[in-house]
Amino acid sequence: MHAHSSPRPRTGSAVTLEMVAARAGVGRQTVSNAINSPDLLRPQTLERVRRAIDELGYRPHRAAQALKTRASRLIGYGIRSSSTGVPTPVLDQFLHSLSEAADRAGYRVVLFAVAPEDDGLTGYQQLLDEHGADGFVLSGTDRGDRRQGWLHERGVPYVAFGRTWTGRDVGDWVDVDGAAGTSAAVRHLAGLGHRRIGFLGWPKGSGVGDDRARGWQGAMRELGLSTRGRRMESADDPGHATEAAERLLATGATAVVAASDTLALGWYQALRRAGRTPGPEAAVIGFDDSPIAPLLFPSLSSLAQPLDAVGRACMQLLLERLGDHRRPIEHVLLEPELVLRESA
Amino acid sequence: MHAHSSPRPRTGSAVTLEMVAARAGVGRQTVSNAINSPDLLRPQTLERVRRAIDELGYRPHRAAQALKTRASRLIGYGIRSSSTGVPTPVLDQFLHSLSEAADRAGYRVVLFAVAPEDDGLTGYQQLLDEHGADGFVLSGTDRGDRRQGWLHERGVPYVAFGRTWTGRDVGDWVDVDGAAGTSAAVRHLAGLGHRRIGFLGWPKGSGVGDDRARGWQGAMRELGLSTRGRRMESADDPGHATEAAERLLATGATAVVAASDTLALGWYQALRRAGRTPGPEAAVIGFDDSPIAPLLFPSLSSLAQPLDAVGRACMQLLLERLGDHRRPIEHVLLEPELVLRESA
DNA sequence: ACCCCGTATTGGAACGCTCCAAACGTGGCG
DNA sequence: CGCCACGTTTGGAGCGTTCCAATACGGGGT
Repeated sequence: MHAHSSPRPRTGSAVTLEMVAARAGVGRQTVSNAINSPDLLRPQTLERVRRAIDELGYRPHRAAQALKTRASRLIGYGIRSSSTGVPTPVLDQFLHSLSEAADRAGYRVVLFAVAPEDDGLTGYQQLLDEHGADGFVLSGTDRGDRRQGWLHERGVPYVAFGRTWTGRDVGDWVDVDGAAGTSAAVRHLAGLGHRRIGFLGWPKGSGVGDDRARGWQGAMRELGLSTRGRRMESADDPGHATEAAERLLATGATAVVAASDTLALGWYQALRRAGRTPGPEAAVIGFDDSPIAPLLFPSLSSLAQPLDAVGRACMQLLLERLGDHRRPIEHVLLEPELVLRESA
Repeated sequence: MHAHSSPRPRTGSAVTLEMVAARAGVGRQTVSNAINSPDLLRPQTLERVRRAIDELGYRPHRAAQALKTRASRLIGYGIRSSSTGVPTPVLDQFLHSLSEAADRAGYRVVLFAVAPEDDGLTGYQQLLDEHGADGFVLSGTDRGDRRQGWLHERGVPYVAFGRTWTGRDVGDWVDVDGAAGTSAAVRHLAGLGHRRIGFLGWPKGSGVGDDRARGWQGAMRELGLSTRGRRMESADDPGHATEAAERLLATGATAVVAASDTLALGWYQALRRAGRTPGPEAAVIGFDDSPIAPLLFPSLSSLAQPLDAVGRACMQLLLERLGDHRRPIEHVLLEPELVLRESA
């Protein structure tokens, strides 16, 4: 006998523990236990409570939980202004995988804007005070970044996407192994028969850039190839990159590994000026696999950062630390993937 | 006489209303009023309470507020998986400006992952139930999008970035005026002396694409220029775009407005095959001003979506609706900015 | 001097949840 | 037969805030 009343869970209403308890004919706390410590209940009771929960479409109210337990199940992410020139690393995919991993664990990612001039510490403070954020995910961590130390002092769990390159790391991080990437690129080019493989990088001093240069250099050495005069530096813009690429071309390089897709574009342009075009005779592999890579003529081979995996790993590390504040610091280094297209 | 105790606000601690009240020598509620209805207090009392708040670094605990007032000051944003081919529109800048605007108003943006197959309605439901989200920001709204209707039925405030193109709009939205953009592009090209200005667009049927086509057509008509045979359609990938561009070139077009930067790239490639290069004789203006635009040779003029303004407008509309659920539906249409570079 | 009223301020109660200590069987054991 | 122990279940208390009704305080009118 189907009643007229809708069988599906009532939506949007505020179903409370008490209502579920009444429906299941048990006490308030029993329902709470059914959710948080099911093993405390007699199987029969558990079943009854579970049915009531489903029928009413009950979902615990996080604010009430947070108030009592002092755990908000909120993870903060300070989103920097990208209008300061350099666009933040391909943020959306990272944020998506971060969110997804968080959701699966019953957490949520909360954004807050961080002004570029400000260290953004006040933003972190605010989220901590007002929402009682359980932890933070950082990205775009520089050498001089004060955030790590600040959070560490206060015993706030966090995980960084990116190393600090300061040697002494005070917290967990996940990063992409740039050296492994450029190293793989060199080996691939060598396998194609190239011997004079150059490197187009940023000026020394940036952790990320130096790391990528190191991978190139290491692989060249292992293969017994000379690196002398094969490394050129340039700021990350097409103009400078073109000049640097021309210098590299002048040394007789037949292939190049670039620290970024933008720099790789310099190689394209240098070749064009010389009436040539990227390909088997003048190969190039970029870094980051930005959206432009497949659009170029010829399309650009590039090292893709495994942003999905990075997001998942960040969240996993963070959740583990939330579970145990004094577990040993952990690092995760993920290898970029060499996406082969026409340019190499 | 400076005591040894630090003068700066204690950080990370849990300062409560009660503590502030004790410090200021007033009742609990008076402190609450000092924050929420300052005009109720005697100026002198207000001043005293304010000092206490500053000294202790007090910040209201949102979870407690939410529990009592049923307003979480949380705005949900369902972030879709971008791995489904089409990358979501330049998300990071939008999210940043959204966050910033929200923060300024005392709100925060909460992310949740939306699986591509799923309509993501469960995600919205969850955030509503568990966190009592006050409203939502949607983006990537399609014609068949069920989210608007779903939210509307439940009386949940929301604002969409993007029109539904279904004629009957049930809620607020903010969008970029594609027609105004392409129209401005045409006028600019005409000002440069071009008469045979083509349009490189997507197949008819997509709201966004048709809108951009309409702008081109309208401006052409106003200028007394013929559009016959000047409109070519292509999927949004370089291969197809090149073919379409070649057809356009064959009609004798000297300039083209493209519905996307990817399509504009087709023009580059078509010219290259003909041994030519974009410029005064073969101008092109793209759409979206993607990061590739300044990197191309020659650099690509393009219509930039004012994402900062869009984010701000979204939040403003949403906040206004939060303030008054039954205010009339409002739409905001923002003009893209023509960013001129070498290609036109 | 007294009462009344508006302004300023106050503490109890409640939001929905979990911690805690206590209550409730129920069966084994002395 | 009574008592204790253990496995389950229960309601009170309180997290920090705001709503609400009540109180305290003055100052004017009578």
